This record gives sequence, C-alpha cells and structure tokens, in this order.
Amino acid sequence: METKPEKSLNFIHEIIEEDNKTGKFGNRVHTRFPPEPNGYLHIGHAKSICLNFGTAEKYNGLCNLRFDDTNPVKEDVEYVDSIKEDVHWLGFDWQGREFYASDYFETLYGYAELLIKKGKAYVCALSIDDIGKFRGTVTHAGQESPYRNRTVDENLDLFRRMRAGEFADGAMVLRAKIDMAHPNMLMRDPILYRILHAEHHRTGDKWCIYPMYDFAHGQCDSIEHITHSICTLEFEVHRVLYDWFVKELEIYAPQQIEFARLNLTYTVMSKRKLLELVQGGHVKGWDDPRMPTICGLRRRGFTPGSIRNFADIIGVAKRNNVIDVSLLEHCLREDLNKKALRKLAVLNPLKLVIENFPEDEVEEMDAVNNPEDPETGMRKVPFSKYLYIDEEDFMENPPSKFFRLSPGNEVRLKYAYIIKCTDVIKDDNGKITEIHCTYDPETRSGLPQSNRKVKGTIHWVSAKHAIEAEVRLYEQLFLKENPEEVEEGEDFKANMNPNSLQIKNCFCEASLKEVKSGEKFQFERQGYFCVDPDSTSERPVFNRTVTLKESKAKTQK
RNA sequence: UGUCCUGUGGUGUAAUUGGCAACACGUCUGAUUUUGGUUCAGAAGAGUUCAGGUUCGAGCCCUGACAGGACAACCA
Repeated sequence: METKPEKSLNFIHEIIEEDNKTGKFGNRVHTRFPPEPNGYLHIGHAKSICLNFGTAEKYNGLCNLRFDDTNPVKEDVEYVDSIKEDVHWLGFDWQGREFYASDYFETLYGYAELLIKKGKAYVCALSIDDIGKFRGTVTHAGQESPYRNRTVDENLDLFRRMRAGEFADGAMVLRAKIDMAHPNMLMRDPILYRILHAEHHRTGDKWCIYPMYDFAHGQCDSIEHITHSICTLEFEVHRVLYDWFVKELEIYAPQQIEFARLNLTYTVMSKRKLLELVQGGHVKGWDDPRMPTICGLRRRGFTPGSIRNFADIIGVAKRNNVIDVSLLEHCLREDLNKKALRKLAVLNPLKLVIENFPEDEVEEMDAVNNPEDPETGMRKVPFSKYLYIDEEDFMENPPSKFFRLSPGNEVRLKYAYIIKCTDVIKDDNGKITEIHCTYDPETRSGLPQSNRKVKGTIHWVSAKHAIEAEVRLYEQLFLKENPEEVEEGEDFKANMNPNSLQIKNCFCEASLKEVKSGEKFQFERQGYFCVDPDSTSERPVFNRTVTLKESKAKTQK
C-alpha cells in the first residue's frame, strides 16, 4: 500500500526529494541556520529556524548553527548567547555543531590568495566613493579600476601586507576580477576583503582584514558541506556570485534555495527598525512583550509549540507575503487552551454585595482547573458576601443581546450561585460604585437547582480573599496593518499605537499568590496571562498574552 | 528604462505535474456550553493579473503585455 503524504510538500522539500532521487548529494540533507550575531532573533528568524532544523529532522539530516560573524564592529557575544537561547527555546538542537564564519578565516584567506594567483582578484586602492562611482548604475555599465591590472605578484604582496597590518582602515581592498559591465551589480568586481583594525569577539586582534559576507557565506556552506543553503529572497541575485566563487575555487558546491521571508500585519520585522524601537525608548527593551522578537514573544507568554505550529501552517514559498497576525494568535490560543490552568481574576473591579448571604460566612466552591484536560482536576475557591466582579459584566441599561448582569436580572456566578441584581449604588457623580444582589441558595453549583437556565455566567473573586496583582494589557504596537504606510515625511513610528500597553491593578483568586515567572494561565472569560519576571512574592505581575476570542455581541457594548 | 524573482478567495498555502480550484486563518449563520472560550454543523467569498496561442481539455505549457518585489554598503 502506498503511503500518501498528508500535506503536500513545499517547493524546497520537493527539490530535496528530487535531489534524493537523483542522488545529487548522496541522499544527504544538511542545512544550517546562519544568523549574524548583531541583534536579537525575531519571529521571522523563527520561520527560518523551523524550516532549516525542521527540514533536517524530516529527512534525517543535520542542521548546523553557524554565526556569520565577519563584521567585528557590529557583533557581540551578547547576541550569540541570546541566539543560542532562543533556538533552544524553540525546541531545536544543533548537537554541538556550533560554528562561526570566523572559524574559517584562515581557509577563507587561503581562498583569497588562490583567486589572486589565478589572476581573478586584485588589490584596489580606490577610495570608497570612487569604488561606488566606478560601479556604474543598475542600467549603465561601470568602469574598471585603474588598479585592476596589477600583476599577480604585486597583488599577492599587497594582500599579504594588508593582512600584516601595514595599511590603515579603508586604504585598500581586495576585489574579485569579474566584469564591470555585468548586468548584475554584484558581479562588478565585488569587494572580498576590507581592512578593519577591530577587535573580533572570537578572534580578538588576530586579524585586521575581514572577509565580506559575500566572500564568506557561500564558502562557509561549502566548507560545512551543506547540501541545501536555504536563505531569503534578497540573496537570489547573490547566487551567481557564490557559484562563481565555488567554480573558481573548485570547491564543493551547495545548492542555494531562496524563500520569501515572513511579514506580519501590525508589526515591523527589520532588525534596524526593531533596534530603533528599543533605542528610542518606544518599548522597554528587546524582550518587551510587544516586540516580535523571540524573547519578547517568550515574555509575552507564547509557547514554542505555537510558534513552531505557526511556522508549519504558513508554509514556504517564493512570493512576498503578509501573514495576518490573527493566524499567529490562533495558533497560540489553540495551544494554550489545552494547557493553561483556569483562574478567576477581575481586571476592572466592581464591588458586589450579596445581601442575603451571611455576613462572615465563607464557602469553598469547586472550580475546574481545565475543562480541556480532566487530569488537572479541581480546586477550591472561597466565596463570601462581598465580591468583585468585572465592570463590563454589569450594565444599567443593557441592549437586548446583553447576557450579563443588569438591574432585575439574573446571572450565574461561575462555580457558585445564581444571583439577581436588586440595587445599583452610585456616587455623587453618578458613577456606579456598588451592585447589590440576592442569591438563590438552591442554585449552588452541583445542586439540582443549579441547572436552571440563565443567560450568562460571569467570573468573580471574593473581596476578602483576593490578592492584588499587576496586569499588563497589550495591544498591537502599530495601528495600521502595514506600519510603513505613512504620510509624506513621516516614518513607521508615526503609526505606533499609544495604547499598546496598559497597566492595571487587578484582584485575583488567592491560588495565584505563589506563581513562578513564565507560568501561564487562562483568566476565565478574559484571556491568557503569563507571569512576568518583574513579579515579586508580594505582587505578581501578569502579562496578557492574548485575549480569548470574542464574539461581536460581547465586544459591542 | 538593465538583470533576477513573483502574480491563485480578504490573508496564507495547495491542486496527484494538462482533467472542470482544495485546506487553514478571518468573516457570517445555527447547535451545544456554568468561559459570549472550546467543540460541532453549515454559509458566503476566487474561476487563478490581462490578452492571445497550443490542446478534446490550461491555474499548470508557449508568446506578449501589465503589476509587485529584489539588486548600485569597505553591512549581513
């Protein structure tokens, strides 16, 4: 019997299966995730991580973690540490195959000399501006550098002296000798090495010349015997250059495959812009829960599984895309719904007095921990005469479709009694300060009378037993689906949502007193919340990860 | 006025490689529900950028337009 694949293959896996059929790489699948350690990873990287590690997993292959650290002035160990943490957190392991472009500096240097000896590279002393000018434009050919025809010996000597530190930064560069009229700008004698007297986070001051990304990336893949070098679309035009290097150097040739990077509605994804948000103080840091960074999402309360599932669902293709953030939220809720323990918490407290309930009596109510997972059992929550309910759950003059509490109407208190509103107390300004109700003792949850139909069920917390906590409610960071859509003269920051963070004091059930940073809960009827590291034993802090899905009827007041 | 890449419901991804467009999210109904959540049932929404061509038959092949994206850092 034939086993049919449940899901159709994405175009990359199709290529791989074809390669496996033809034996192109000896049925090997070896990918890599190659970040530059110059910033924090974001959800776009997560797509790439899932693709690279996931592909290796799928085909019983390997996936390396390789840091593209060819620019010492921008890179730092802080970033390599965070990247490793994030990849692990997502659930992937490189099994010790942690490599660095800087591991190959000596080999790369050798490649450069080889090119010089073949007459395919030369040392150019044109200024940075002149190199730009000589390059021509996208529609017009460039012109050749006056240094282009130096002898091999001269080039070799100069290049060795570059390495030896005889020249100042920017004095000269090593260039490939290809074609200054090539329609692809990258082929117009690209720079291979530049002089940079800078301390490298791994090699220290061993080098004062560093390879350019283009001269490093493809060869690093080659050195590691990567079979499929999966990268984003903007490197499509670089592929001919990489192929040129591989051919001239006569080294192992990986196959580069480009895919479209992830874009999400209501967010920005470029490292530069994220950095701007951090440095401009628009958010509290890289791990601000509003950031699309992996660490931000983690702090917000996302689960690795939900992100992996998301990456799987969005698929991989070559056309530019913008994924609706609601899909990400859907994956999140789907995961959290199954796992998060339910709790009662009141975000906008409104006092409620049950007039016919004995003054000092406390009843212990049975509450379900997670209806999606019976294994999690039950817990007790205290009930008393004085409660808090949520402001939104009461309306003095409700529309017909309002299911919650209003004067003269009944509502069920979750896990407790059916109550009826008898009175509304207001202050001098007419603001409602207190609701008075009566309860029906026959309707306690579990009793036969509790099955009586009422329109709605609301959550509550006993005033005397509740603990206080801080909640941080988040909305999208930007008001427009596409934050780049701005008036002339403005930039994406003009679209920032002034209400993306709202901090509140809330009352929650006492069992939330002892919580650990990172723990996730569902506050019933409100959303999923995650314990923030800012929590203290005195005062827990909860981040609202995402609201529950809300029907229109509930949202409209 | 160059090169390369890409055009399928609102969004994303499919379509057994030429056989009358499917799945998911979103939207909207209805049922169930002690979460206006979950679950369940159902609906609307594209005729595949356009125009030609090949073919009994084209989203898939060919030609030509058009549209969008990428590329001119001693960044990656």
